[in-house]
Amino acid sequence: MTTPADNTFYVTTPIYYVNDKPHLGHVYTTMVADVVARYHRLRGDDTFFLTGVDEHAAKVSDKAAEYDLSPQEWADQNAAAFRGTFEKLEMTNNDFVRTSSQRHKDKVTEYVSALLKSGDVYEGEYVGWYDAGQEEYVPENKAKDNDYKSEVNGKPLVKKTEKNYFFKLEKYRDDLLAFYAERDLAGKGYVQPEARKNEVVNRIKEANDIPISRTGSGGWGIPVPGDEEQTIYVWIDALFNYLTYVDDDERRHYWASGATHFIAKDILWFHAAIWPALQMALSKCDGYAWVWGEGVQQNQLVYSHSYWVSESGEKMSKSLGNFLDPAAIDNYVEEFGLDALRYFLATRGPLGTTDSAFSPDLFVEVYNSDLANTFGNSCSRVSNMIGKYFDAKTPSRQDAKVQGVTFNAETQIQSILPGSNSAFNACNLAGPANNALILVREVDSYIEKTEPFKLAKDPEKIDDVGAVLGNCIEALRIASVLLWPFIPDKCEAFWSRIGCGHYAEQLKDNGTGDLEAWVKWGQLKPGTPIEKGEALFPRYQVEKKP
RNA sequence: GGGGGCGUAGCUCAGUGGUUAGAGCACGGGACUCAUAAUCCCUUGGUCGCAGGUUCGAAUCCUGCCGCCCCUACCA
Repeated sequence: MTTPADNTFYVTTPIYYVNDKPHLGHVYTTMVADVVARYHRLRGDDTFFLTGVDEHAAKVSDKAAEYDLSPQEWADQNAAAFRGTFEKLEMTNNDFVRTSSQRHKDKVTEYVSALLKSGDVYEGEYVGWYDAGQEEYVPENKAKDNDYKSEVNGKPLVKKTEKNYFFKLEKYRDDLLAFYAERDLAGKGYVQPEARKNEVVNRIKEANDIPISRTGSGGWGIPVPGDEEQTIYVWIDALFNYLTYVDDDERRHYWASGATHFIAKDILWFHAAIWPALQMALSKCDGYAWVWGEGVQQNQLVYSHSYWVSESGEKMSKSLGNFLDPAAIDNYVEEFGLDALRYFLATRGPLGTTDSAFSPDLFVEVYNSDLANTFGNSCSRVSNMIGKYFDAKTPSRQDAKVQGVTFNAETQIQSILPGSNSAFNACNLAGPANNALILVREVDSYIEKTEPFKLAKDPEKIDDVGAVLGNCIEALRIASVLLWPFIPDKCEAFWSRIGCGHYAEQLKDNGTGDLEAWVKWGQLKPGTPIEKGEALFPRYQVEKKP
């Protein structure tokens, strides 16, 4: 597990379909990317985090027509909704993709022109089952399931032939398989988690050329260069967003470092096969060799997470009415705070190959045990004792061993950091968060063993009390640094209370921190004022059910 | 139909060939009072979906079955 050698980090989310309303699925992927982006900024990496919306599809212009709006007006409205949601959730994306932007359209046109010239995109014929009523093609299996009749109006489907532009995916089978093998050999699979890879590899072996243009988009979309009748298929248009928004002199180094693409499992094929093949093809065109450079080949990866499902295990969907919509998400933020939502989603979410149930009970349980009772409470009790016994100033600390008890946290920290680093590189978020909590639990355990609140009653032992509390506040400071990617607002509040406001100052506006220096033992200077303040995470009282 | 994945304590999950399978939460007992009725210590709890096989040894590898899920050319 290597990090980009040049300390540059580029992370993306899919661009979200603009006809949708932002829901838990969108929020989850974006939040995961945000936690990872924040971690990289914290450790000082030059980080670029990209999210946005996909606007080009015939259904977008159809929907716009329903509301008597132009496609652009409709897209503007919904793009604003996504942007607003992400801003409210304090996502730290460095830019926001809109595929209807001139920048994107110009670049995609350039890329496709180059591909046309190279011969990897050619004119061909697409044959498929066409539903005239719906004006769309029906996949073979679906057509068969419905006895080759329209699912909607029951009329027979028509075998229709259409002129389309095709991408020579088949030609790249071997290159893709070789690429996968190389990455496996290097110990950093292109597709993660590992379990997702096999299905892709098998499918690549049988991959055929794919149509990358459509007709009948009603002028909404990016025309195929030199053939205004045809529109570039939205998926191809969309994939290129990862490139179009960093294809300039200031940002190209992000691309070169190899992107980390967070996606949900349903869109794996596009990212795992079509996307790298497009990059390979484009890199053979004049002036585009950098698109498939060494850093890209070594570090670009696709992380495919699973779904949030309802408590009973069903897929969340509008039709089932178990959908966590923007209002429901707002309610959680209102009740528990944004950090609580971030923490829960990041540490209990479906990052692996299994779906996770979104359970309100579990949410409360995790909030109370991890955030209120552990981190929040420990901060309170330590700063309270410092306030009581040391006039709210950091006591000076002499020794790790007080009253015959050795404080383990100091040595633990040295082992936690490398573990957390490799966990983040493997896109494991639960591990690093838990590591920080282990540190906090160690503080609580240490307090029980040394009983500073008892020692404080004997004036002769005040130095020992100082040593104990000095150890505690220092360990909590380090824990808060480790927790910042997950619960940034509360950590920043804590920092301002313990004289570490400069951390927040440095990280503000997507600035970078210095993780390694900040987690070194002994940064808090004796005499620094400590403020107890309100509870960081007030315990949530569960109503007792009869 | 084809391809792939998942199934570990009541709950959420670690654990991919090697000593008596782990953590957090929940439950039970005890301690403490600095703290958000918070904390700490100890205990309880699993035929690792089921059945075979490979191996000195399997939750871990192979086969079959059961359950759930993903993909299989146009809604990211």
